[in-house]
Amino acid sequence: MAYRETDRVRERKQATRETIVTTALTLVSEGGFNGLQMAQLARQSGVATGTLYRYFPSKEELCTAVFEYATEIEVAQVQQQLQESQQNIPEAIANALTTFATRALKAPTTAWALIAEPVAPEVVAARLHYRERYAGLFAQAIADGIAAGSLPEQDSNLSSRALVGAIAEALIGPLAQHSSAAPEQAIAHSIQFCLQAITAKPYSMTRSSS
Amino acid sequence: MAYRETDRVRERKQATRETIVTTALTLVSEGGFNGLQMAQLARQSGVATGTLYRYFPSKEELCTAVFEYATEIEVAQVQQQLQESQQNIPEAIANALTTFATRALKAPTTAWALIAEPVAPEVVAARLHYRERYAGLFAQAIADGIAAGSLPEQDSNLSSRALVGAIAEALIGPLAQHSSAAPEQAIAHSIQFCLQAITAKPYSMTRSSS
DNA sequence: CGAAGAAGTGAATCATGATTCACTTCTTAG
DNA sequence: CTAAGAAGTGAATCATGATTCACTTCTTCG
Repeated sequence: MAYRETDRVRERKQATRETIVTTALTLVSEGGFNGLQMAQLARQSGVATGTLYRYFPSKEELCTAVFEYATEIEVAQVQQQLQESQQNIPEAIANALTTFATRALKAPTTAWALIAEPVAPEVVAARLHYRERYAGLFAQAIADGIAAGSLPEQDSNLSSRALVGAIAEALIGPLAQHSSAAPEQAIAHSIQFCLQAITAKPYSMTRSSS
Repeated sequence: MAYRETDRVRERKQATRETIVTTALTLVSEGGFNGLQMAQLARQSGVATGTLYRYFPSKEELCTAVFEYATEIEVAQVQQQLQESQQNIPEAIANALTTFATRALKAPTTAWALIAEPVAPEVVAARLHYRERYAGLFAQAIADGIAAGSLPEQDSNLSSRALVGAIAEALIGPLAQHSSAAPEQAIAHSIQFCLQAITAKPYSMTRSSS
């Protein structure tokens, strides 16, 4: 034999792979996973379409890789915010939500792609994993808050989901469209909304009907 | 001339058009607008593909019609709930949210398609209109509640959006996936979450950081 | 160098699915 | 009943975009 993969080559391939993934993420942030086209991705990545297939067996697997990459970034951001201000749980949650919302606002299509775009089964599986991690992060914070006495008794898992959901979806309207007023204000309001929800005493209905 | 459209024909065409739209909605509820295929739709509607084009100039316009049709149904449901129990605004909102959530739970893909699926520009325009109506409905209810003294002072428009968003998105997780526990419980919790948010006194942070 | 073994290329091929259109089958009114 | 005017049909055509592959260009190492 006369050829054996060397470090230099390994690094170059690694770099190419990263270029492909990050470029793909840029495209996803414009048109979602369904809008991602292999030819365009290849062009913008500076490689030939065939090369994409040297790195990923199919578009589906490429999408999964992009999904996981983007996901790691988002989760890390939120996790970092939650770890700061451990002393004041509500504040920590507020900061994490702000981070989450701000990032979503800046890249609404990306947020949507990660959260709800209908994609191939394989990618959905990755999303499931991602949501679990996310929910877990907030659930832990809420549980800590309850233990520390800074939050009232509640189902931390359900509140956690509602929290993320409230912020995520509540933002879609204000930004995706006419984005007339200041999105900043919308964020602040949504967070206020969430804090009230998790810090308030349960609301009891006078009477209920189905 | 020897042919002039008569009532009988007009009615039949009307019926066919409705069949196409309702059938299309069924398909959308399975795979979203992107999953809608003209050939399949024609087959299930009992007409030829060419016929679809006698009724709609393009798939895009067909989708818009489907969107508006589905939208009317959803808005009407929520509106009805809000009009009952005018006396007790929080309860009315809770009921409306329950309706919204329950329906979304039963048809998650439809809900997603109406709310966030990336679709053609024309359809997006219809969605914008729809969201406005929706938000307006809740905003009015909240404003009424403030006026009646049953809700504290707040920006009814922003709360309205957060409300719908919290329910809509918070539900996606629990149902789209492992749907382990009772989705009923998730709904109840989310609504409780929302009621606390709009009925509670604003939460004030000890100190804030960016 | 030179051969072996990859990695890279991009035009050609395939698959999918929207749209068209020449033709057939009603409907209507005289 | 018949001609005019639609409505309905579905195979053929087009457009789009993923995937393949025969070929070219590195890389490595004896």
